[in-house]
Amino acid sequence: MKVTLPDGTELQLAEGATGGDAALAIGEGLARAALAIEVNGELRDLARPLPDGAEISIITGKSPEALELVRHDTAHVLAAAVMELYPGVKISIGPAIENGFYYDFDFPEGAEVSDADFERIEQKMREHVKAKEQFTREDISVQDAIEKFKAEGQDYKVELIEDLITNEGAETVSLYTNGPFTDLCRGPHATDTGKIKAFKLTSIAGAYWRGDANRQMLTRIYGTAFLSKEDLQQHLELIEEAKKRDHRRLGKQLDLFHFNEVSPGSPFWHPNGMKIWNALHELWTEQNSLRGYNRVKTPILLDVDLWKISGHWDKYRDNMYFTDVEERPMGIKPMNCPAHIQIYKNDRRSYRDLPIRYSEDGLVHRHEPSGTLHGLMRVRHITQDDAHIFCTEEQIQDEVIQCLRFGFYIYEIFGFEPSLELSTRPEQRVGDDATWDRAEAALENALKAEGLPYDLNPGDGAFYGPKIDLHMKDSLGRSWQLGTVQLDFSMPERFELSYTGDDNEEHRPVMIHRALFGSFERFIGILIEHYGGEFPLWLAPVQVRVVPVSDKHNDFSNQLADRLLEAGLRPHVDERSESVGRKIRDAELAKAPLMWVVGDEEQQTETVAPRRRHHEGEPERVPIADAIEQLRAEVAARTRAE
RNA sequence: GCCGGGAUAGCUCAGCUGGUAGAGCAACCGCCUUGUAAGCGGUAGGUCAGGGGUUCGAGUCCCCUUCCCGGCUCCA
Repeated sequence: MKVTLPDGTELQLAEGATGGDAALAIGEGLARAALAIEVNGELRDLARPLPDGAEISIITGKSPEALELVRHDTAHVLAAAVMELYPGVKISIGPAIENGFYYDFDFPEGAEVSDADFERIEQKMREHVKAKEQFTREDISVQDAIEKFKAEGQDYKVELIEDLITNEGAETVSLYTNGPFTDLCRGPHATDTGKIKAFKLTSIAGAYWRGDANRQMLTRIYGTAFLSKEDLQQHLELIEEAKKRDHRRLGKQLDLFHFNEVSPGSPFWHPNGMKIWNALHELWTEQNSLRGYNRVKTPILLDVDLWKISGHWDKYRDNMYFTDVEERPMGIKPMNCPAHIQIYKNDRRSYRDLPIRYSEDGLVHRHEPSGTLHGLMRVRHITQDDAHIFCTEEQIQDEVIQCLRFGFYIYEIFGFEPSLELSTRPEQRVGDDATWDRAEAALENALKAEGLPYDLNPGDGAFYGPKIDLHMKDSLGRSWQLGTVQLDFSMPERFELSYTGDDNEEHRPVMIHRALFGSFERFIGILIEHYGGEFPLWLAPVQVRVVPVSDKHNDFSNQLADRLLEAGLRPHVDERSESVGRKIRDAELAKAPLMWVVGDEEQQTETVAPRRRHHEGEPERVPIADAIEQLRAEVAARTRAE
């Protein structure tokens, strides 16, 4: 028989030859480096026989698939070690994931496992790696497999196999054995555990079986693995660096905000943080008015009946805050839409008025479960850059496109490259299927018309309509939803909204819910991590640190600061009786974008020598007026880079 | 909300198997008057998250509560 190599050459092999034989036939070095093989585009074990005429490609450590393969191998080694150390443990699943792998265990009663146990687990794992245990595959009938795992008390495996039978009509399943450990597994695996060159257990956490909060809570052990010790080391250092960008850490360090037990999940914004907020708010005001949005302001407390009409009472009352006002039950708004609807309904509307676009920096409160709070990213006190567009069905696509373009305009300012998700009808929803069909199609058409790549998220829409979300990742790779464009045929129905058409008949408008920052809180959180605290001039809390050479230059420095203030800039004068070196250092640590060191020379010549953040050596001197004008221009342009 | 871990001075952290709390930085007070990343000396600062228990004795051991961290579930 023969097979074809990636470069098109053909290779003659004996009947029944395996991937390993093929690798050896090409070269001894390759055979040693080989981890697995791609056969007609499918990743397989080296030990499996090749079909005649197959197109093959040997997978080595250099292949992009290698890491995933070895991480999956390591997950099996972890399970092997845990089964030896904790007799009676039940195993469930253990896949490779981005940056590593995990394995979920159900530990026996009384076995308390924490990261303190990692060392002995890793020790055990190292024994298996050192032993270079072969991964061997065996295909057996589902009946035999069920019997085997039942006998071993591995209930989770039994359930997995039963699901394979019902969902895929499986008749056989594959088992992989390395050393004393056998697992139900699709494969493929590398030849042996010796291919794992570097690994580390990283964390431990609870995880529901099958991701279902109503089912058993398992113990998930996370780890990572690499093909060399250097790669592992580099990865760990990268994580350490990323932690330094954490907005919670920088928020404290730069004195932007703090969190307080007196109101969990609600940031206390400090003056420095508010400078950023204000700069952002200015952008928001400016662009919303340029784009035909009209700003409104609505109450935070609204009659409970309103939330019953909107459907929020039914779906979210456990996550809402309520209070009584003179015995009248009121709800604190978790969304602004029913309030904006009141403004729409306060007058008769004509088709000539549409689209009507209301915007509000609306403060909403949601009782987010305690375990989900996360710095500025997930708060209970949320300031949305909210907007609601009331329009005709014909106007939908154009309005959605305009929202998306507006979003990309904003994100471009920060150099954000968001990923897009289209989320469709959830199980628990309002409105009929025909309406959902139209709504989903409208959003999809808008995305396609704009040529935007997106991921589909079936079932993840809002209860009143489908949505397009803009996501960004934080410094540790966690994805957060920022902007959102949501289509809603339901609220107009529930609140009986109407407009008079050109036919003099009453028609139902459509609503678009839209936020681009998402919330000021989360957006600033992402901003902090994106810039690592080194904000561009237009966002920096302090834009110019004025550093007097000695105390006798304090007056002149304050005069300069006044001129900066008058120009609408944010200066700070360091009046301490410290050395220049010290004041420069502290300005650097405060991540100020600019420093002006001023002494006799500046005072006499009416010049300054603006020193950029991280600048080395002495900077150029320019006339004061020019320096200020240049800063004003840079702020006005919202220049991104230094 | 669930599982696991944590909480010591303003900040970052040390405090062995229980014997009455410590460093660096910051702060404050002096001196120095400084030219592009840390000048020198001194002073003060803590119901060891809160509550209960074990013990002659608890920062340290046990229980409860709150908050935080890492995941999971959720996220209008």
